Amino acid sequence: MDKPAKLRSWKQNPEAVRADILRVARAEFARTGLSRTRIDDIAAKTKTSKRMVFYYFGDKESLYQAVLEEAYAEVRAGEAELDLEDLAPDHALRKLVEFTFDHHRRNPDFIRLVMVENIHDGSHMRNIERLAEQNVAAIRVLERICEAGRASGVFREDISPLALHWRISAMSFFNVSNRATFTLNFGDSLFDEEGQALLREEAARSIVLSALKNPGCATP
Amino acid sequence: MDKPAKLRSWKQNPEAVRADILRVARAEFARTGLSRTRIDDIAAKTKTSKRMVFYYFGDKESLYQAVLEEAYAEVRAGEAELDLEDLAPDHALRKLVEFTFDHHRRNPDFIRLVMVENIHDGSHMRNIERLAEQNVAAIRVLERICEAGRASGVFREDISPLALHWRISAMSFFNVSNRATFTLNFGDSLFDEEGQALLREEAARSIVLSALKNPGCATP
DNA sequence: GACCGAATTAACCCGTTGGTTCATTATTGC
DNA sequence: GCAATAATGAACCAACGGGTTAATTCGGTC
Repeated sequence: MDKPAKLRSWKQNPEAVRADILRVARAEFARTGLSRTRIDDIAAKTKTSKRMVFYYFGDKESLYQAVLEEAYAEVRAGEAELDLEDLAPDHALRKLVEFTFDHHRRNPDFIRLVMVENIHDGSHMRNIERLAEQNVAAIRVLERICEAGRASGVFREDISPLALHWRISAMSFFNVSNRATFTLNFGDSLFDEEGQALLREEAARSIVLSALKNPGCATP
Repeated sequence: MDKPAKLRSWKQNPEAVRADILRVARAEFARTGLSRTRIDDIAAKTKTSKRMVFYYFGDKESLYQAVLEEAYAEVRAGEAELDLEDLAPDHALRKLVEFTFDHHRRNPDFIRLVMVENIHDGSHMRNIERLAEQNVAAIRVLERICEAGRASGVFREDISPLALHWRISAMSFFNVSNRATFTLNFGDSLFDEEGQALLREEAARSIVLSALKNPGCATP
């Protein structure tokens, strides 16, 4: 069994160095994308040197991929903490939308990494292992909600969990990803606390409404 | 008065050269972003030379900005062609969503330029003149629809045209911008013709529903 | 047909930056 | 304590790529 990293040495501490590099690299890649990010800049903000970056991660692309992978796992783990088990389907759906909206806002670096990755046509994400299985879990949650909603006669029969997820993601993601251009085009009134509360509420409301069989009855 | 460019010369033709560079540059910048795009690559795909790119546009960033500006104007002009004047408010809104959804799909290069620009925090867009006034027009359309909808008692009183626009944009934009990562995470079933038709329909339906005062009455 | 400025070409420059070399120090297993 | 190995530091390198220099051609004008 390994000793805890902290006790191994007061000077050499590979895991900590690795984690330190990853932490800095994530911030930098999120800030300036893959090609504009300089390894020298990353190294400078690290407790260690440029030499070590290559020593631990091989090359720039591998470092970027490690960052992407770690960020993905971390964010997905955060999502798993949401508990909707004992809520009525419409309330569960609403809570899921609100949580997703907030969760995206809380993780702008992750959003930016995904933006960068989309510019690259997902070419680095392609190599990440166990991606599909991680994401199936996200859909499972919605499937259960939809199932319960249909069973109780509240939701439409032809509702698609994947399409629902797509819409929830679209609004939550866009809210963070396109803030810059949206603000330049239309002002920043939607991005103060009041504006964000409005968008969050409208997003939740429209998603729940669209899932209901008889939208007039409930009061979402 | 200028002679038509075509007749001026068989060899020298500045306007055409300029337009040629812009055309190629737009495709390249959209494909690989600002920093990964090589001026040499642009030049190679042009009828002219690298030197000419700098001759006409000064430097790389100015070229990128010219591309962004032209693409923006072009896309906004395309939007202006939509005519919703003599439709009932709910039908007008539905048609607007469907049009926006299709319009984004038809202009993936523009979407990618906006993605790139958001990665850059909109720093190049900031210098584009007459941006605000161009975009106010987009909101005006929605404002008129909302106004008519409220007047006829079909729409909610507290509806926000800007928040509505935000949601329409979110779905239309995300559908193109995040296709790569969404596909890797959840498969491509939403991106064939059938899947896209579903998303388009659900987007329109949920937007219209959310605008209605009494969602149960109409059949959106 | 000489002249001018705009348009064009080929060759070059040089700072930036991802990645390396080589030597040195710390740690671990025996 | 002693090899073997892992971790680190300083200086270095080569190519990539944005931008330039300087010399040339073209088209219109008087």
